[in-house]
Amino acid sequence: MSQTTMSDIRVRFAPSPTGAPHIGNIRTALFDYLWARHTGGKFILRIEDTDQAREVENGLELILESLRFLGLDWDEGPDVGGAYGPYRQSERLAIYKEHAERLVAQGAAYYCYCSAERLERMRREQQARGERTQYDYHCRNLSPQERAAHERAGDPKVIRLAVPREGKTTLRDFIHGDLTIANKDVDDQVLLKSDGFPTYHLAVVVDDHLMRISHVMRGDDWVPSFPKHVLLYQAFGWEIPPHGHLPNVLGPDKKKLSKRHGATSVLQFRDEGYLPEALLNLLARLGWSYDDKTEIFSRARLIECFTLDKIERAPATFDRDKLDWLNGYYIRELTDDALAERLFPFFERARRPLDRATLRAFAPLIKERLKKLSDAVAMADFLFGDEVEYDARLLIGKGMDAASARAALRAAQSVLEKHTTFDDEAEIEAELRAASDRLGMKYAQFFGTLRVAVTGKTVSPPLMGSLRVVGRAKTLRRVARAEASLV
RNA sequence: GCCGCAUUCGUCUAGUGGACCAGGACGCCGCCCUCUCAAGGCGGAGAUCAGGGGUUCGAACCCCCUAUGCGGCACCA
Repeated sequence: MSQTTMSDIRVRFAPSPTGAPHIGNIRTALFDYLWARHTGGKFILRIEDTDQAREVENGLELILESLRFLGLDWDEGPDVGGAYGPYRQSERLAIYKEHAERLVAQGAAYYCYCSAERLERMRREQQARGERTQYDYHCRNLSPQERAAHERAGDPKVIRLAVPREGKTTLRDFIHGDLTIANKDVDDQVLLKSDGFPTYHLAVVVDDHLMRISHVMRGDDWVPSFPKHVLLYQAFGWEIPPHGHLPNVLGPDKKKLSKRHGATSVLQFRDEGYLPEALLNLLARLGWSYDDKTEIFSRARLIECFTLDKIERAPATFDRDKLDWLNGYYIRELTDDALAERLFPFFERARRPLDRATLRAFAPLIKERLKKLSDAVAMADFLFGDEVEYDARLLIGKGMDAASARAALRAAQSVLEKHTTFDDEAEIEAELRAASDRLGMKYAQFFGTLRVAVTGKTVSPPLMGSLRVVGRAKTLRRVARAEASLV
C-alpha cells in the first residue's frame, strides 16, 4: 500500500448523547465530515457518554438521525463498528482506568480523596475572597501515611492531573495560531471520576490517540482547557495531532446558540420544512467561505472546495433570513415530482392529507412561493372542503361595485361552464381575458373577483392552475355561491 | 474576580502593505415583469474597516494600548 496515495486523514465527531444536536454541534460535524471527504480520509463517530447523569435515553438515536438527515455518513461508529472500537466511551472504561493509573505511577497524576462537601466549601471560600475557583492541591501533598489511611478506610477517590505550577503551555491551533495559557491558571483537573468513568479531558486524549485521529476540531469554548490535553499528550509521550478551535455559532443576541433562541436542533428544522441541502449550505458558510462571491454550494461542491485555511476565526450569528432564502432556492431546484414527494408528509402531519395526484398537480403552482415545505399546507387550504369561507366584500375589488363583481362572476361562469375539464389553461385564460375585455374591466379586477370566489383569498397560487386543481364542479359551485352572496 | 478568544455594511463574508474613497450575498427600499403573491431582471441605501497611538512614501491588512462582546473557571461535555 502506497502511503502517498492513501489518505491517513481521520477526523472524528464526538458528541455526548444529552439531547438533539443543535446547529452549532452539527456545524462542527459538517466541518469534520467535509475535511474527511475532501481528503479521502475517514469520518468517525464517537459517542462521549461519560456522564451518566446528563444522558438522555434516546440521545444516540437523535444524533444518528440528525447526521442521517443531513447525509453526513460516517465510516466508523457505534452502529457500524470499525477497527478502533468500541466507539462508545462507556464501553472503554478499562482503557481509561489503565491509562490514568499509568499517569499516577509516573507521577503525572495523583489520587484525590476530597469529598464533594469539602470541594464545595473550598469553592465558596475562594469565591468569597474573590479568587478564581480552583482545586487547592490538598491531596497532591498528602504524605504516604495519609494516603495509606484513606486507602485502608476505603474512601472513594478520583485521579487528578498534576499540573505544573510554573511555566506555560502552548498549543499550535490551525485556526487561531499559537494559543498560550500559564500553567498556574490551569486546574488540577479530575481525570477519572470516583464512579470509574473518565472525564472528557482524559477520554478525548486517550481516544483521539488510540483511534489515530489526525485532526481535532471542536468548538471554541474548549480553548481554556487545551493545556490539560497538551499536558496529557506530553505525559503519555504521544504526538499532538493538529487542533483547530472552531468559532461558535451564535443566536441573534450574540450569545451561544441555545434553546432560548427557539428552534436550534437540526431535527426541528427538518420538521419545519427545511431541506438538508439548504441547512448544509448555510451551515457551511457559517465560519467558512470559499471566495468573494459564491454562495450556493451543493454537497459535492463543498467537499471539493472545503479547506481548513478558509475557516473563520470570529463567531458567526445564525441567520434565519438567509436560511429561508437558501431553502426557497433549493425548493425551486427540485423537480415537481420530488417536491410533491417531499411535501406529502407535511400534509399528513397537519391532518389534511392530499392524494399524490393532487399534490403533484399543485406542487408546481406553489414551488416558487415556498420558503419552507410546511408553508404548503396553508397555501393549499382552498383545496379542502366544498366551500371556502371569506368576507363577501373581498369579492368587490378596487374601483368595483357589487354589480360589476357579479357581472364578472357571471361572465366567468359562462366561460367555465363550456369546458368539461380545466386542463387547457391557456385556452381558458384567453377566453376569460376576452370576457373581461367585453366588460371593460381590468384583468386584475376580473381575476381578483374570481380568485376570491374560488380560493377565498386575495392572494393565491396562479388562478388558472388553481381552478384546474380545484376542479370544474367545485369551482362552478363556488362561483355560483359567490354570485348569490353579492345580492 | 481571574484567564482566554474575538472585533470589515443589520447579518454571513471577500480582503494577508499600494489594484479598496472596501467587493459579494441575505435582508431592506425602488423600478420592470405581472391575474394576486412569489420567482426573476435592473437599480439604490447601507461599513469614518471598534477607538487611540505608532511603523511606513503608503495600512482594513504590521506593532502597542484601550474599549466592547463572547467564552471558560465541575467527580458536565
